[in-house]
Amino acid sequence: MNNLNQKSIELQINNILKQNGLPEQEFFIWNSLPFSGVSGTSTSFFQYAATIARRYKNGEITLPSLPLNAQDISNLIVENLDLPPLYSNVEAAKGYLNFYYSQSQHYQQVVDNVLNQGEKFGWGEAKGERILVEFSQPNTHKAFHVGHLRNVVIGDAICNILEAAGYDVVRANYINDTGLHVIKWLWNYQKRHMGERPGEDKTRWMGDLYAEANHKMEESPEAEAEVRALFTRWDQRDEEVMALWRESRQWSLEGFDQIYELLGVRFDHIFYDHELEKPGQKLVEDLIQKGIAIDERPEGPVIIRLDDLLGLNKETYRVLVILRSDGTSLYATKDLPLAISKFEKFNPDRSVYVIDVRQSLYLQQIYKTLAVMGHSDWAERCYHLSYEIVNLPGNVTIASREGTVVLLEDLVREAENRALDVVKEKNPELSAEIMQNVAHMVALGAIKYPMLARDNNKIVTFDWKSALDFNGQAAPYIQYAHVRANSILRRLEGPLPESFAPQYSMEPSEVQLIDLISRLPGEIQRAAQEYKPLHLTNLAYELARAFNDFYMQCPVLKAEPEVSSARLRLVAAARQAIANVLHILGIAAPEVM
RNA sequence: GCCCCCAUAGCUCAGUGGAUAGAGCGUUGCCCUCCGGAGGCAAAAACCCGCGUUCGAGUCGCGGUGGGGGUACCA
Repeated sequence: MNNLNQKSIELQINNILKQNGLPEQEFFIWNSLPFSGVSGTSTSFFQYAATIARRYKNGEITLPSLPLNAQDISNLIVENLDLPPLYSNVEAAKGYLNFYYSQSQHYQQVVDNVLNQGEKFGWGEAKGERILVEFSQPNTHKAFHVGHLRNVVIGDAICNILEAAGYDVVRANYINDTGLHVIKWLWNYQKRHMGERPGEDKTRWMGDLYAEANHKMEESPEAEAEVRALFTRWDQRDEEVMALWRESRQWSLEGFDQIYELLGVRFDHIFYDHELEKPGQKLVEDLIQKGIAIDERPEGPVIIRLDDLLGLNKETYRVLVILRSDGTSLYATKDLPLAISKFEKFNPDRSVYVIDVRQSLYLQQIYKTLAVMGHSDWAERCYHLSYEIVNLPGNVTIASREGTVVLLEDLVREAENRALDVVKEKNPELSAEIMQNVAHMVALGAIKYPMLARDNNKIVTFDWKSALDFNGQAAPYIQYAHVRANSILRRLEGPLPESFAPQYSMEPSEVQLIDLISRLPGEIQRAAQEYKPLHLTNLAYELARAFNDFYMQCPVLKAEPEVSSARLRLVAAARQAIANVLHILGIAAPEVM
């Protein structure tokens, strides 16, 4: 919408330049005006002026009259420009051309657009491109802690963002239900817990037994041999081991379902480790046959010397181990068939891996191996969406082996208790059921927001105090703005006023709010392009702040009829924009709180 | 050794090569006869160092310093 107006201005500017014997500007960069309380669009003339000056100096052009600086050229434009109706004013200041919107036109354009599009306001046109996003990747037989949470929260938000931006998204999970960690768990269960079953909180119990397994292994020297032996029985599909594996695996899967439901996350397809183990081992044989992999068994493992294969002298991709010397499988054994399977099943234009930064080299090795195998087209479509880990205060790494974990269940329970206390205090007349509901929405928002509101490559430090602090720059603040907007609209009797162009002079806080609402579609595209939910947490917070400011300064229901009608529509648009951006971030927008 | 990431206010973080570097927490002082105070207003307070590229650098490049991570049979 604004692009059309900008294009028409660009045309005019170039016409004026041409008429004055000046070269045309090839491209324009438009930005929002950086002044608060006004809205408009602005383009810099420094770039252009500098180019002109350089070409003049080089004798490429002759200038019609001298001296001619950025300010002179800007003035020339301002004097000769025929402003489109959306704008009320244009000025040349400090090398910029600033176009101010006509408040009433801009208001109407933005607000009507939001209210017409409703829940789809901000959504982009379908791009006809499919993106598969793999995220979460939990290990069965292990705990689920706040470190894992960041992956799920980022992955889910990225899927929503890509969808909103216009992509066709496949949400994929990859559950690691085999491997050494599982065998350790089975070993411990057989030795110490045979016949026991998990309670209500299945994942915690599985994690406790896993941590215990690690401790016991450190204590007893014969344990490692026993675990090895068990792994071999597993590999030979020993029926007793398999039966126990199937049962215990199911406990973990049910626990994960509880967690995903709690978080409001869904998947379109789940890949399982065990389905890929045998194909992986077969693929390894294949790679040995083709001379890509080197079989060092039994003394060593099966490896791929990537740098040698690629003819690189400097160590870059190093060596990838794809099978243990005893023939049992590694991550890489299964990640290769997994990568292939994704393309065969879904043929995505992009295959995204949401995995923490520590696996960067490993993933580059996997992608390169795909290329070496002759699938360079697939390799090029793979993308590692890397993010930094969640640490505990003092830069302590969360480790499920050590048991230095903050479990998701504990975090959610604490946050819900805290939120419930606040709801009871703030809004005692709500029913118990609604209170519980609100507490849940607030708690989860508060937990998710900090995981999204810092850049992907920044370490998040988890501490209880700030996790349970609902004040300030946090999800509850944004949710509260939504509730306030909602409570105004609830008092409205009858339908929302019809669209119109208000003639009163708007307050700066109104103009600011309109401006921020209008940015949502662009920020969704940017967040999708850069894989950064951060852009949307920023906008969500700014929207909430602008709304609270507006709420403070501008009476809605008690204002003059024209003003009141205009503000009611603006409140409805703000509520919609806040709800939409929260929804994309995977955070609920409560009606009351 | 080689590779990657980080460094902005006391703390936690924003900051499309562009106009006066913004928030939250904490500190200090204010604002409910007013649509919900989980709110608002105000004050003090910052770009690790050096050299470059550029009309213009917190942002880009190179070199330091400090911290974190990765680097053949963990995941």
